[in-house]
Amino acid sequence: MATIRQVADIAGVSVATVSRTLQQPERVSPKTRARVTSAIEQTGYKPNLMAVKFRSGKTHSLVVLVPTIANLFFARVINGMQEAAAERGYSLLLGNTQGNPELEAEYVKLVQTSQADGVIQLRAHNPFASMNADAGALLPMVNACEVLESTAFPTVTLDNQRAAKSMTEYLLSLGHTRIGLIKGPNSSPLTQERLRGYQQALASANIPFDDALLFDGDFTLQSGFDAAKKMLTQPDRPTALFCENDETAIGAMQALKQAGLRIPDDVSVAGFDDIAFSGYADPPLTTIAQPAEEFGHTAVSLLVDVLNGKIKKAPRVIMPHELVVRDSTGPAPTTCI
Amino acid sequence: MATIRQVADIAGVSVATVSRTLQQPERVSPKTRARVTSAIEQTGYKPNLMAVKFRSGKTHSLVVLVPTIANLFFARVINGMQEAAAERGYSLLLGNTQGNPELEAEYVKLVQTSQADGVIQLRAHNPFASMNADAGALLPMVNACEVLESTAFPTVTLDNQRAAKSMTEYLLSLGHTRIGLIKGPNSSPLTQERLRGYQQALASANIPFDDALLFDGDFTLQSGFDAAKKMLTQPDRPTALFCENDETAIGAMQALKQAGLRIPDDVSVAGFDDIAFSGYADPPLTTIAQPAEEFGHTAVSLLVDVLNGKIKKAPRVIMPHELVVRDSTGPAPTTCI
DNA sequence: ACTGAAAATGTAACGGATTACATTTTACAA
DNA sequence: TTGTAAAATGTAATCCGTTACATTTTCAGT
Repeated sequence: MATIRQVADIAGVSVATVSRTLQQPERVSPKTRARVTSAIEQTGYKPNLMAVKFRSGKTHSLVVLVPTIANLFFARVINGMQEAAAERGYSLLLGNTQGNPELEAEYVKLVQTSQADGVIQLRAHNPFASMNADAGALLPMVNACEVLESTAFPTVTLDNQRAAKSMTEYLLSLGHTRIGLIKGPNSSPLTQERLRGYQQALASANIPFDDALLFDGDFTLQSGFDAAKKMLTQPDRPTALFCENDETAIGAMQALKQAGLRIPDDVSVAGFDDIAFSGYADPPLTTIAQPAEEFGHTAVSLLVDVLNGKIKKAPRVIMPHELVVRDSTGPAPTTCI
Repeated sequence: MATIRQVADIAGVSVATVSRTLQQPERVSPKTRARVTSAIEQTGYKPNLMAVKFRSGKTHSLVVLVPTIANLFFARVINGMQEAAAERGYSLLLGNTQGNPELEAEYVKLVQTSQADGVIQLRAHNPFASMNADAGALLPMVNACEVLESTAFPTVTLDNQRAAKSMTEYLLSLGHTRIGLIKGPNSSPLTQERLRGYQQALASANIPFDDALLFDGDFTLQSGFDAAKKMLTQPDRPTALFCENDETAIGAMQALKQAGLRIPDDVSVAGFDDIAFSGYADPPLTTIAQPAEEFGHTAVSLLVDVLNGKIKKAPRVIMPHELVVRDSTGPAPTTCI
């Protein structure tokens, strides 16, 4: 690969002139500029951006910490980040953490070792275990999607509590009074927020909270399937099932259908996220739509602002959500089965 | 951030000693080593890896060109790459190309500008348009999943033709003679290979090929839905539908069910990829399973070998596939509807 | 205590691009 | 033609860690 020096030699100028031809062409006379340009073409010279980055101290790379990209909601968010990053001249370094704090720390180290400018966290598994207390405070990081109450970082999130509340209210409005909830992993703040929304809605409707209606899940299809199976073995089975994400809901529907139940006639099922598959589920899934790509855009935009020192206080951006009613929810059956 | 020189000053040694303490501790006396280590801790010194990479000329980053990560098969492949890359000390730079050759070229440029060591392409959209002819031949690149016959790059792929053939044979063995095929994008070599396998199986069974049975798709849920709708308007409708990926199949099933058809009683549907959702579709989808994570592992492993000069000839690794029979396929109906 | 080899440590060049500052060239006015 | 400011170009320092080579220290053997 040609270097700036070779180009300079061929053009018969100094390296400074070559650099200026590229950076501020108006500062170079047209004649020289032509010679340099020709030399650049001749050699196929491309500036070694490692050198540029090294010298400038800016890598223009952002680390994205994500538990797994085999999750369609995250995939959409990352697509959004990708777009926004590309627009701003940044690349994305993908850090699949599998929820493993050690791997997380490994990726955070990329920033500490000047290999990346900042970090975006998609799931706040345990953000503080992953970094030295001292470095933590200064780390250029934003939290997206899942947010610990305590973080001092800019965040972009949903009002998960309100969203879960409105879904629960919707189910209540259909006449359901026993509403099962399939949770996400308990370690996730998001799970707690959605649970709180669910409880709030029940409380407002004066329906006592029954924790026999709570089922553990981990946002996977399988866990939804398992949770629904478990639910079916219980006496006084719920007439509606609110799942904290769509994968879980789709897994649950499968288990319910296998058991011979009709959706929504016998049981209503609702999800959260509105992934593409939800519209093609059988029946199409009622869910909460989130602007996933926008999450990505906003997160990148916030982080870049932090990097450019445009942000003093850590803002908290709340993205809008929308209740998408499809066919998986319906009026509560008049007689309990 | 502390530099090696600051550490050296604090420890009262030269920068070389600090470097050696980190790289080859046995070459430094225990006493000095202790002083240096303490200075490192004191300052929280971490080597600036941009400097290291710049000097070594190795970035230990790999670019992954992927049309979209919102595709579960790709997501699994990328997860696999991630693992393999991490094991070998590499990071992944995600390049979402949206099938856009310009964006593709943009990412390939990362290698040409020494920001990445190599490229893995997941969809051979048009690999040669994206790079200068001269640079192309030397580019450290591997092709995964989709492969142009002509490439001179190491590849890891499936025998798509054989896989499609065996799926078609399986459908034939169920008594289907009119088998529809929902294709992927025509630009994709993979589409052609699978089509060829389909044709081959028909030919072996002495069934004339009818291109009214071919439907265009683009690997999305929506395109499967649309293709199936279109199919339904045709006279002499097929009794089986082979879709070139699972998303398409799931979309198609939705359209068929909406039209009142029962699967597999009225129409059999088969997919390709075996994404997680396929097992939870209604009915669970018959498909071809691919070792997605292994694709990722192998691709990274090949690329790293190329980078280390361990590979002379471009190998072509064929991964195994498996016919997964579930409930979406069954015997051909005796009377056509 | 002295020699010599081995061990420990230091010095400085290097990688490629940028840029402050220095120098040369150009162009125009007097 | 000369002087001068502006424009063009060049020189060399800089970013930070690595490492070949140079120098100093240590220590066993005598």
